[in-house]
Amino acid sequence: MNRAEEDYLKQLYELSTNTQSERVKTADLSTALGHTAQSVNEMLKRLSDKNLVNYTPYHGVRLTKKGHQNAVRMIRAHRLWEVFLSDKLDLSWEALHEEAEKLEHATSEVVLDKLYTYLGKPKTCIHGNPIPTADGQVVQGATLTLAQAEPGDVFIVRRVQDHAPLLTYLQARDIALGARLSVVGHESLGDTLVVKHQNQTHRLGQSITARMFGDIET
Amino acid sequence: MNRAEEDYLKQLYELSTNTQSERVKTADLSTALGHTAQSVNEMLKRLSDKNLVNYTPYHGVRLTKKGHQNAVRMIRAHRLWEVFLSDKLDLSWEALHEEAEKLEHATSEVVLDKLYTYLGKPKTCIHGNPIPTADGQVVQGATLTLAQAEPGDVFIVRRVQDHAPLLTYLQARDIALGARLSVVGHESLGDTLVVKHQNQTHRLGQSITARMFGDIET
DNA sequence: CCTCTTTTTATGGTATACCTTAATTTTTAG
DNA sequence: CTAAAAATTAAGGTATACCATAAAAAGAGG
Ligand SMILES: [Mn+2]
Ligand SMILES: [Mn+2]
Ligand SMILES: [Mn+2]
Ligand SMILES: [Mn+2]
Repeated sequence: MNRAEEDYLKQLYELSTNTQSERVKTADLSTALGHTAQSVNEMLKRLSDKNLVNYTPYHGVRLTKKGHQNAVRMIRAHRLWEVFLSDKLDLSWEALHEEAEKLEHATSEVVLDKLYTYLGKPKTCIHGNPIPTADGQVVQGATLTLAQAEPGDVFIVRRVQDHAPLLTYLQARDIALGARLSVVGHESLGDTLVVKHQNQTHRLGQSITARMFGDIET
Repeated sequence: MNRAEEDYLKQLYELSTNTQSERVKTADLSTALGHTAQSVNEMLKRLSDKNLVNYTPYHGVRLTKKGHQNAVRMIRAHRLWEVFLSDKLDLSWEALHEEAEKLEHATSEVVLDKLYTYLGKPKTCIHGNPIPTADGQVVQGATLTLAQAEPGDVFIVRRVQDHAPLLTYLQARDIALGARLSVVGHESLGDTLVVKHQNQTHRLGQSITARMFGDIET
């Protein structure tokens, strides 16, 4: 396997986890990876030939057992490297993801296991996302999105998607894991959510609120 | 730059350092990388177009300033990762090299600098080879090879080339850095060097003795 | 059932990085 | 000076991984 294939599997896993559906639409993969539908189709056929995905034209793709295992391994590598880069090298929150994106493809099973032990068997990455165990178990993190919060709620940030622009955005506004956001209300016919955090008011769009997960304070 | 190009530059640097000559012969690159002369020629033309090497057909290749800088950066990355893998993850001596071979291509400048500090600014890798500084300075290691030692000499191993089969060979025979080898004599018309180490006699060929560097005990 | 939209396929193209076989050119050594 | 050896170039191929443009097929809604 190479970087392109590994990134496809990882992206497939993430899309099917995020949308909570087994089958992923080619168009969504296309958007997520930034490749044309044509390129995605070509790659899916190759992945299908290698028995990494189950591709039924017009009905979406699904990871096979083998594809799933590989996807989970990549995610494990990615998140472990993020922990290393943050805990040991003190790399900034937004830089982490891009670096891990490269390192994840250059890591053997042995190194991964040793790294896991060395880091103290962490359970989540720096963005709050669960680190799969060596045997592929993944603990489900928070599933409630900020987009689902209602005016009056206090939303506690538990995990955010590894999306570079999102990380930069949050970092700049001091919104980290554990942040308490008071939901003030909606604007722009519901497209925008207005929240307060540390005496600051933020207007957050769907591409932000749908990527942040947490709990409503009770 | 990508992995192929980076490996060419690194190999060029190593060949010109090992042979102590500016210009590297295409045939030697071909052997070192395990590619055909044709492929090497094609790549050298590409590297030349990118101003990374200075290639004069029939007269060898030389790294340009830009090529040299990149080569040294790769070597720095390689050796720092080796230190990390050994010191922090406790990876075995022979496994180090192969893992670092992958990681070196997935490391940004920032990570490299942080890693360097984190590891305590090491001066050499686990095989005794010098780690270039961030500004490209390389301290010259031992240059006397075991092949040059004479019967009666006691040779102290200071550094060995990062050559997977060599590392495996030495590891299996407990010959590590600092080992004291008593040179007993020559065999096979000088092709083989006979040495004693910890009550064991070893018959070492050119591909081993020319890759081990150290001092003669005085 | 039919149209519209989405998805897929068909073609042809690019760049990288390898390969083989066979000239051709240059160097080198006698 | 010349023949042999070494190095390079030529020509054609493979696989990967992307692209664009256009046609065809399938699904979805009314
Ligand atoms: Mn990646
Ligand atoms: Mn993360
Ligand atoms: Mn390498
Ligand atoms: Mn080394």
